[in-house]
Amino acid sequence: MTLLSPIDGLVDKLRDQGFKITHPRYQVIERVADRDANFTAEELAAELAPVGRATVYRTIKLLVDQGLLCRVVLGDGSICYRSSHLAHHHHLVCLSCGATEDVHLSDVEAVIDRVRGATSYEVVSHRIEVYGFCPRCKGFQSEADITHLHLH
Amino acid sequence: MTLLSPIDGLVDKLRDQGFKITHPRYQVIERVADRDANFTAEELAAELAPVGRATVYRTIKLLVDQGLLCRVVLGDGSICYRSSHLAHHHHLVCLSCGATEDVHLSDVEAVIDRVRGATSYEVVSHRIEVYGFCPRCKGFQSEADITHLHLH
DNA sequence: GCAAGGATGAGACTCCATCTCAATAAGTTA
DNA sequence: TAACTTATTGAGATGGAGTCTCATCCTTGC
Repeated sequence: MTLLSPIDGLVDKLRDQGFKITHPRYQVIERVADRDANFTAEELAAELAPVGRATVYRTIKLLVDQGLLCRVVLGDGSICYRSSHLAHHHHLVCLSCGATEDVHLSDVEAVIDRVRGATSYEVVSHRIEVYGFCPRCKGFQSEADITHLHLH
Repeated sequence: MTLLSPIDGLVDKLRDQGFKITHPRYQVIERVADRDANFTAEELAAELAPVGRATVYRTIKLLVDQGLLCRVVLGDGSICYRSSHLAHHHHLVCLSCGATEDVHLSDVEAVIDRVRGATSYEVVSHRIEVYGFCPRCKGFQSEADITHLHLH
């Protein structure tokens, strides 16, 4: 609060874009900026209880649009968020507990470029989620959990 | 109906696994098997009107579990389905009209293998969606559409 | 055929997210 | 500092997607 925190950067960036920094908005940013685990919109709304749900959802969307948060698609298709470190990266997602980690797939760009050359689509982006079991969940998964994973 | 259609293979496969081939179930399979475009669960339920919504959803899940359909995550996070050709592949998704195409990213496996070696996770699967604009939508997208694409 | 048990379907329900709109507060200007 | 403009808020309604319940029905194996 006294010295420059990473939050200040975000706040300034938003203000520069003409967004007002209201109390509720600030609270959301504060909660989200320093967080290393992922979280759902609903969790965040519950934590910030006095702040309206609609506002939490709106602010999350704002932060995603600004690239300060990124959406993660879990194995079951549900959505959660992670604070983004802005560099392009992808996610490693635990199928059991839902934990996430960032992963840098350095060679992927080359692969995507090859798609760009081979298709009539104008390729602008991509999303990659790598699924597995985190160190703590490894060894606990049942066969059944794995059999219906056709994440083509 | 008379000669062996691709549907028969699917039906047999399901029957072998102990699933009953009921009329509603057969209708869903029929509608889904020969389709080359993607579709949402709700669309399918509407088309097969007399078949109950719950049954359509249940059957879709069954077919996904069996690897006969695959889920596609569109740019906005919504879900649709495509008939799977069983070989592992990924999707090219139009951000404008939502059209999809299969794409085979042959080198991706090597990249994922590198993740496998570098992480403490037990990697079992991955999902890749490549986003862009299809030939028909190319040139129509506004800048605004592209600016909030942070699909890390 | 018949019996057994999986499958169906109408409708209620849950969950997530967005919308509405009157009230509020941030930032700006004087 | 006060007034003003306009974006933002929040309670609650609404929408959409998917699941659940449970009595009834139908496939399948015998």
